[in-house]
Amino acid sequence: MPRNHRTQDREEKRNLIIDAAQHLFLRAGYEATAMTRLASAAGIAPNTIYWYFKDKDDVLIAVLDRELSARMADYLKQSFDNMTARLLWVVNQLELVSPLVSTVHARAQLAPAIHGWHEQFHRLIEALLRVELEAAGIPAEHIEAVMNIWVFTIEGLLTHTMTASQKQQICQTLSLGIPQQASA
Amino acid sequence: MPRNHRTQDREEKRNLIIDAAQHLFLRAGYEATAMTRLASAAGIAPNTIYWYFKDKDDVLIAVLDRELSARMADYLKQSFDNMTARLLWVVNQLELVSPLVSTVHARAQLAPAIHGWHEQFHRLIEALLRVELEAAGIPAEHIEAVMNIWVFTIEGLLTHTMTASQKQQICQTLSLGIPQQASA
DNA sequence: ACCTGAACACCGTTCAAGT
DNA sequence: ACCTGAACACCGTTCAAGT
Repeated sequence: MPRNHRTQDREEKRNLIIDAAQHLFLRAGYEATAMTRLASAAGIAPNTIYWYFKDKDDVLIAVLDRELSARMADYLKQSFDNMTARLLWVVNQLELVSPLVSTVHARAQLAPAIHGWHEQFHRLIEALLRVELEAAGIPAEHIEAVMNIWVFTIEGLLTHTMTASQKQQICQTLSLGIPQQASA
Repeated sequence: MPRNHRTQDREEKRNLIIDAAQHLFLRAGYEATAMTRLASAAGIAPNTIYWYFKDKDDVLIAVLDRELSARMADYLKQSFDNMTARLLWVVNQLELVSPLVSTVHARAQLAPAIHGWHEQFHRLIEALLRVELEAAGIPAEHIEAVMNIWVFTIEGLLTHTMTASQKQQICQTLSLGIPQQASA
């Protein structure tokens, strides 16, 4: 039982650091958040962070992983009337962490750990999306391309400021399918 | 004439720094390129850069502006058979500077100057795209949303590694219009 | 095992001084 | 006007030392 108690404490303290990191990363930005700033927000010495995390990128991954788990749990509980509603829900959820999207893309070029997380994240999103697109009757030979367009559009909605009505319009257009070119 | 000669020299030297910066930003990345490294590549003292540029972001903007002008000049010279060909050409051109796309998105959150450049860039791309979509017969009420989807897809193609056939598929699907849902 | 004060190497930028 | 050597404030991370 002492073993168990110890790891429990450790997990709790680790979570406190992740709390502080998430708050600061979202308000001030990842790069703009100094490790000393994060440490003082968590009430510890700067170097203590390195007993819980490998480096700064490892803290970011912890924030991302925890948030992803929570959002995934929420997602699986929902039921949606149509694809537009489903898409809008996902975008609105992800919007809470939208500042981190660009951060992940930028750091994935330099940090292999972030690169790996980003790839795994895409595999997850694409698997979920593929199921829905198949169910919606998209022909097999188009699934791959359509799925990519959806993913890119979700990312675009997150990385660019859009009004609610713009988001609505875009999600709807994507769900209905882009009209054929000058044929009708 | 001395006046002219002087500004000519200045412009030339400034361009040499931009050359070095573009090379390093694309190979090593913006953040990973130290000002000292850039200075030594350009054969000057680190602080000399600051006589030609306000700060590091200002160097980035100079690289972006120069490359954008060159690509725009190329674009206007081209003629395309269809939208797929046009889209593929643009993506392939932009791919040469694709590492900078994520950099711009990330820094736009922190640096107002980069934010401004990014917005102006989007206005330009969207104006060009709008003309083509109108000519292709997309109904007016869908133009805005379709345009955003195209822009987001272009950005997605640049920020994620894709095979040539994936790119081809995606550009084609986007040009033909996304198939209706389970109706036919 | 857990935590720290002090230090390290590095960064973008500035400043006083030169021509 | 143009350029520099030296310094500044700051950064992520490490290390020796404590409990």
